[in-house]
Amino acid sequence: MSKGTQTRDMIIARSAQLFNRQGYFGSSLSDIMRETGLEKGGIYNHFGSKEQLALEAFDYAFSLVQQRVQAALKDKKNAVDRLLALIAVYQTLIDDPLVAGGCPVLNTAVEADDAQPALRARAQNAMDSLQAMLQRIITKGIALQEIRPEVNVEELTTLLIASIEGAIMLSSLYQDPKHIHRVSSYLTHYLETEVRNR
Amino acid sequence: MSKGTQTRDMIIARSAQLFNRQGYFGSSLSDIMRETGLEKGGIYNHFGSKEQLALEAFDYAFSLVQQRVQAALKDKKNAVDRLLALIAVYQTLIDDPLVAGGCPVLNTAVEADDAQPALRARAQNAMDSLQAMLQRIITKGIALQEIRPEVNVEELTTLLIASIEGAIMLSSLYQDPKHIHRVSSYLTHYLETEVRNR
Amino acid sequence: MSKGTQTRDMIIARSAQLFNRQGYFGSSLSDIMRETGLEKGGIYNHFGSKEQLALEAFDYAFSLVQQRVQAALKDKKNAVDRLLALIAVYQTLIDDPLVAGGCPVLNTAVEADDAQPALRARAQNAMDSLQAMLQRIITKGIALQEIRPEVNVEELTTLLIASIEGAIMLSSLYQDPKHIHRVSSYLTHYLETEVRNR
Amino acid sequence: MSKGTQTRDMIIARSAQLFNRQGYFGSSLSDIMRETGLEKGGIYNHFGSKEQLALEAFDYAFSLVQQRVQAALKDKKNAVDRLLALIAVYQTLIDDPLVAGGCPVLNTAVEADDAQPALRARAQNAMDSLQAMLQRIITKGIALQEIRPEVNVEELTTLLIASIEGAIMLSSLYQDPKHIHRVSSYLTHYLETEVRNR
DNA sequence: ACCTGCGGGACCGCCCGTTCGT
DNA sequence: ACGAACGGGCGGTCCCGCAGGT
Repeated sequence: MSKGTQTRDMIIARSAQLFNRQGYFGSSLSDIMRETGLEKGGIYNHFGSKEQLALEAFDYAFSLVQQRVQAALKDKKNAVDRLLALIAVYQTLIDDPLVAGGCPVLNTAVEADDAQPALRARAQNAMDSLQAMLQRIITKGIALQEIRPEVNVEELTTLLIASIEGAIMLSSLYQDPKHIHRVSSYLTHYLETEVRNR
Repeated sequence: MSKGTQTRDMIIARSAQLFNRQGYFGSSLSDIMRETGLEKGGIYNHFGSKEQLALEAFDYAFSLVQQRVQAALKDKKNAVDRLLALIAVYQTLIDDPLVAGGCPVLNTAVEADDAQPALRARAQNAMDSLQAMLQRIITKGIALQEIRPEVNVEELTTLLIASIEGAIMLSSLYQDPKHIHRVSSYLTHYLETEVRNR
Repeated sequence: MSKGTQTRDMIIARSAQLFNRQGYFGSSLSDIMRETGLEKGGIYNHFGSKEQLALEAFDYAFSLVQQRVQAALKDKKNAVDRLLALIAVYQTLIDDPLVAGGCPVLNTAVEADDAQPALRARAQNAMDSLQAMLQRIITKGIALQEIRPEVNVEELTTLLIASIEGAIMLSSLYQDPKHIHRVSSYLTHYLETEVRNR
Repeated sequence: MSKGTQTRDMIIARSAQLFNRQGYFGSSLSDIMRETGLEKGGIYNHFGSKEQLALEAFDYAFSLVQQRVQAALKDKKNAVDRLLALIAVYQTLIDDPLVAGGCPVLNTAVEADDAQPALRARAQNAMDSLQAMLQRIITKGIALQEIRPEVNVEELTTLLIASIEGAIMLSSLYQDPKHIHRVSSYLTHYLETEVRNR
């Protein structure tokens, strides 16, 4: 791996932390310079604009989450177990953060308004893939009779994502993991008693 | 009401819209000037800084939500009915927005990091009062045997807030109310079947 | 006249000198700040961009030349005398400069390439009005039999402008007025012997 | 010819086009990179600075003009015919450009102010050799009785250069060759009727 | 009492010309 | 000949104070 690529990756990794903590607007190039130890020219050798860097940093942050999810799902076969593992992963985003500042998708979704269409599209894509994964697990679980047939796939998908993301927001706001723990606890109980086919 | 107070209120109302749509960092004084039709001096007559204006604008935006909640709860006596009414109000934040841009508490909670302690404190206070209201309704509902005694007050409170705010985020991200509708539908069913005492 | 307008005019006057000496690209905002004694914010209160300032500065510089021309033509009735007066005025642009750096129209015409369409259009307009003035004088002179009927209006117009502007370029390049004096001398002799109707 | 020398010459040739079209300030190293297909390092291998490249590019551009002049004068013996040939060559700078963007000497003379002494000196040298050539032709023509003895050598030299350069400026400004054609037409007639000894 | 508009100055994102190790 | 890094300068915008006018 070349020196340049190493530097480039370092910039992305450090910036991703910054953007997730302070937001895209809230992070200046000076912040990025300080965090990376590079001068402006050194950064602009690798990225044509701050926005391009932001897009790549978001992709990187989301990919970190995805990797942790993949690892957690690897040895889980049962659909409900897979959902529980996914919930657990999101809980670790607070308890043992990959990227400080909460969930990158949530943060970006809230910050990216109509004036940041590229960033918003990135957040939508990330959310799309998250939703698709959940729907796949649930649908397959129904087919395999691991999940009760009367479960509404889309409603459950949305409930899981919404309640988890909302809980992450609460725990970030109060800097207290109890909110994500409570929601995790509720969802776990719900999945076991109302969703799992026994 | 004096001319000055009128102007001041107008600035707050217009800025609240701006801040909720574009965020605190994303809204410049020039934006506020354009939106209010005033010059910079005119704005700084009423507010010592952009931050002070932001704080008051947040309070205003949250008070609008609170008012709508109060109005919806006014003629509801039963605890579960009150919870359902509250859910319905938050649904209208998307369907019929008081302030464009989603939920001000959510937006502010996500944007306000450690570098914006004042704004963060405002968001926490708002969230505190929301939680307190829910806990009061639920606790009273249990006492009056409108709500089942085994319901965990804090868990239900957090679930309701988290799932609603998360759903608002989803609907804002996709500009599609279906997410808040799905969550609203789930929560309604849940409250009726698992929470309400029959 | 308000304070702001005074400042605005001062910026234009000082910038016009700068642009005429160093060109549009060659003059930075720092140069303008030094020359005007204002900070950037003070300058940008009056002009939305450096380009807008450049356009107004060019108009100002050209208007100074125009005024001197008008003053010189005021008491000249005969067409040839008017042409001679105009030549004399352009000679004074070197001997007693209104704006240091030669002829603003020449400078702008040479600097403004396809990438500066607005500036180029300004230079064309200025040149248009100069050509139109000359053609008017000559045409009227022919009609009044002050100028020989066989004179080719367009050719004489172009010759006068081209040779004067070219001579200004030479005198600027060498910082020596002899070139404009030589051309002035030639043109004077030519107008008296070949153009004036006797 | 070595690879390095080839590259070096290519850089000069491409840069000369660029500088003549956009000026020295108006052409950035990025422009030169794009035009040459080289990276910055590749350019700085051959030239110690942008200014040094500019000087060599100017010399190159002027040498192209000189070559065309030499070729046109080669088979002309009579002094007036030589002057006419020279006028024709400058006309072709517009009609059939060697280097897009007009006359390099004119462009450089106008752009190079006191802050660019080296470039200005180059332009002066070029103009010196042009003047010297004209004076040589005229003086020799007088001696050989091809040109009338009463012709003022310096005045004619300056007139020819000034009017031609001025006309090139006009034709460049309007992107219309008619101005150089008119002046060429005038000068031709003038040389035949007032200068040539019959 | 209220608002305007001017001016300040720090900072923004970005591009410049340059150097140097490979 | 490249490409990484530099560091300062670019044009431009930011938020803010203050004098002045109505």
